[in-house]
Amino acid sequence: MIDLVQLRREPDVVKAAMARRGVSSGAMDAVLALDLQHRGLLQEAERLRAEVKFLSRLVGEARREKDVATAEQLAAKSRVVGEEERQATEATARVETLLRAQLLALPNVPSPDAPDGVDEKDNVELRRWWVGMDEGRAFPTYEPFQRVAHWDIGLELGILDLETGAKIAGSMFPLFRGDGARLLRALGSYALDQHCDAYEEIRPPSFALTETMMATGHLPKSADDMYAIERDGLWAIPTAEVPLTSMHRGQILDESSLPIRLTAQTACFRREAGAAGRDTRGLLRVHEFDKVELFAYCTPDQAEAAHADILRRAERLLQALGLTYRLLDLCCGDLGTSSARTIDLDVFSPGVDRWLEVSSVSWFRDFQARRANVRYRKDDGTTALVHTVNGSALAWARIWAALVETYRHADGSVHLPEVLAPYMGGVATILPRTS
RNA sequence: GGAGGGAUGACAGAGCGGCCGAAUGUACCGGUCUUGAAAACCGGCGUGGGCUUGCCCACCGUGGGUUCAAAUCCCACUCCCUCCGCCA
Repeated sequence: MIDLVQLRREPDVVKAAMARRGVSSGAMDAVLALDLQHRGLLQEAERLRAEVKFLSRLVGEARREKDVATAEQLAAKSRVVGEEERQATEATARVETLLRAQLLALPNVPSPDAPDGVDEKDNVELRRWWVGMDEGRAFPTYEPFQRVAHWDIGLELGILDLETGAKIAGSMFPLFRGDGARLLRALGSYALDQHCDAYEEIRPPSFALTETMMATGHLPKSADDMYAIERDGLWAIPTAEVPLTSMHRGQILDESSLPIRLTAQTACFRREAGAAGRDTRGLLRVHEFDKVELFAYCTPDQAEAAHADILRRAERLLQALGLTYRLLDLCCGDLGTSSARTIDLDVFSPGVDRWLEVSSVSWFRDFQARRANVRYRKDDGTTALVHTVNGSALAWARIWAALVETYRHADGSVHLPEVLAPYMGGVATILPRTS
């Protein structure tokens, strides 16, 4: 949620910034008009309520002095004022509901650093990395045997069974098996072990209440993108960001406890409504995938460093896995609802010959904290909203795809990166199944 | 799923229609005393909102209701504890 007080104070500044992400000033004018109306009604309602309280006190005093006539007279008057008060309060609540709904629908104000642009075509590539780049080696040329799509490799090696996944839960629910399943487990364990030096490991619930989804900004906007369990009022989480943001919801944190850094691996569920058809083969886009998330609650001063640390850790993992990747600075038009600034990491997957998004490292400023009401107490005793930052490190389904394609050899086997060896129980190469 | 008990400030815990944003204790902050500390004593000590910055309003698990007036009475729900049932 954006800062209403700021919008009130400097509407032109906020409108200009929001225009960069394609939000018309009309939406904000509507909010400002409702705000003005709301405050007018609120004053009236509070004035009436104060009067009721005052009269009620007098009723009590009259009763105590056994002055029944005066008490009755005052009570009657209070009844009349009370009726006015009830109507004024109802009117105030109606406007407040409208105001809040419009405010919740507004996306975050983009950071001045975020590049201009209207969609993904305008994202700015910051840099690329590949094995040997530092020694001056050119961008890799991939061999013909690496130009095989992961769904074919998966079938050939018996490590990815999309057909059976579809039989169980429908298409885009992958089923990994054998060393393929183990590889997935290895990736998650390796990453968590890398992060737990500075980030507390969390295993949160996979489902969340509506208010939890509101806190991150996934609701009300993205209801169609998520799985809902209506009977129980629950939503399947699309990312660990959801539960982690609500861990300290409604709390006032000690400044000395910040930054609070958390990491969690969870299943992530996405309906991907409207995405059927293109770009959905194999593991390119799936309804359920595992992902390790890095998250931090911090002061505004700490946010930049916290954001940079998450980005650094995601990059370090990609480098350790020896995968080619690029960094994209998302333009204002392509920014997620809640984000002020986002850097995407795309891994290059040679078999499908395309860049796959495997991480999104975002800085939300106080947008989520305002929704989730997470504050911290400063030295001078005052409170302020925290900043939240998070990023994936990493989303494993697509990493899995890029890995088996990148590390496929001429004989069809897949040689795994060294760092995974301790997690693969000695399996360094995945061979075609003979049995 | 069934029966019973509970939810009040950082914590413990009183209040059970009006003078209650809330006693008391602990913790915390400031002061007096002291060479210093402890003890003792004194003072302070929740969050948010509105505007005429001094006042007003809201919040005692959540939502509704009764009443001139609700932390207090009534209803529903949520969560926690105990017991039974079921179950990894």
